Amino acid sequence: MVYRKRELKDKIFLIVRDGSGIIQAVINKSEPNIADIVSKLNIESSLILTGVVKKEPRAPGGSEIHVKRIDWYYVGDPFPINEDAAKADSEYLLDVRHLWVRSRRMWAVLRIRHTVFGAIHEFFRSRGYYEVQGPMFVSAAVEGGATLFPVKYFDREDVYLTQSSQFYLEVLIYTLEKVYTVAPSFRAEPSRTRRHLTEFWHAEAEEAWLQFDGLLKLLEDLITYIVNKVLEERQDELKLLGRDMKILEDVKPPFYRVSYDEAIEILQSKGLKIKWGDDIGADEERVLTLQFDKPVLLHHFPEQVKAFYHRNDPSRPETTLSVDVLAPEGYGEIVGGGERIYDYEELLGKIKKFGLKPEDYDWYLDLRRYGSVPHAGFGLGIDRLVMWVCGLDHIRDAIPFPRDIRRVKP
RNA sequence: GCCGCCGUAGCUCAGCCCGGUAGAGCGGCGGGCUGUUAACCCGUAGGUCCCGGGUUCAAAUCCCGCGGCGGCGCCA
Repeated sequence: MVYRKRELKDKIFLIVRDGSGIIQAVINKSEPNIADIVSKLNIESSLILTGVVKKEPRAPGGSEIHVKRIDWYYVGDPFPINEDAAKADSEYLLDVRHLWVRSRRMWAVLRIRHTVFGAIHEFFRSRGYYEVQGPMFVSAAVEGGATLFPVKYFDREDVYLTQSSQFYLEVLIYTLEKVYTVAPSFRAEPSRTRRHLTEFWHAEAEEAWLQFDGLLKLLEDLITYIVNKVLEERQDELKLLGRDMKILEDVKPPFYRVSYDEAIEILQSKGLKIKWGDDIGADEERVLTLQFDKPVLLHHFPEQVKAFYHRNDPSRPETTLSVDVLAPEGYGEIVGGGERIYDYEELLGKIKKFGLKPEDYDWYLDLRRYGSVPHAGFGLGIDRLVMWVCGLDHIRDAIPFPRDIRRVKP
């Protein structure tokens, strides 16, 4: 594909790209049969060319192709995206996302995203987790709060798109013990923020017998593994995105471990109006994570700010064995997880305490009724992780075809 | 649901306060140019000023509606 064309009196410089990157090609106008074709090509027109590669310090990248033959070409209309639009990071780029993915920037992000997805699978499989798949059509909410997308499912009206595979993973620990999944989740919250999508990629894991300290360790290892893999394989892409590599290189265990209590103290000392029992919102997260240069494991949230299935800490029952991983530099929450309630009576009590109907959770309660083991798990927002690793301003640029409150095209 | 901002050329935007003949850069087209690096220089075409209503002798400009964007809440 033609990336840039610069036509001079007796030469044409054509910067061409393929999936691997870009290189400059030179066409001499003393060969009119070639030059006449190249002269017609617009940005993003395509061609197959043959020539001799030579070292050339004057060329961008240090070498260039002296074109001897054009074997095939296709003249496209003038490409509708220019440098102004790209620089402005405009809404227009989302309208023409099917063309914008050709940009150097999206090229780099998508290659890093590929590495992140691969690293997740490698990590879990190397540690003996089984990959499983939950359904996308579901009949009840995982948690009370989040909103579900209703689906027209034949003549039924109680079917929705899943917002998490967690409950299904909890089912499968009794078969496979250690399970994970990489799947989309859907949230019908009318969120208009730089870190929300209505359809996002969710890496979730559940593990029998896993306890709180083990969970924290697991999260550190997983995130460290992913970041290292990206640093190993995607130096050029990170550089192209202008990412500060130092911050990624410093990602290694142990992460900062901050209890909810300590977080409240830090925030109060920074002058924020917050008291024990309040949820830690996006503004608070930002203040908090700007204090740290590594991911933060924020743990022991009060019972009332976390979903009903979180297990209360027996030594301090007003808090839960819960953890959020906050990405540094103000990026905020990328993981939510914790120990789950394994005791039948305790879970039933919590469901009632939260004003939920036990009959909506019949099979989930069965998991405790018919033999139960302590277990823990978490959900990782992969798009958010990619956003942080790449240093992007908006989650929409971390995924090729973002879905948000209004956008379902392209 | 709440708060703020914006709708003008293919794209990025100025003009709007203070109403009076529609502007620039990029892109397109034509020409020029000593190997260009987001090339550069000259010329040229290109407009339902989002749409609907109102005020006015007169509206891109003021008012109302409409649409879009950003942020918060919620969460990954």
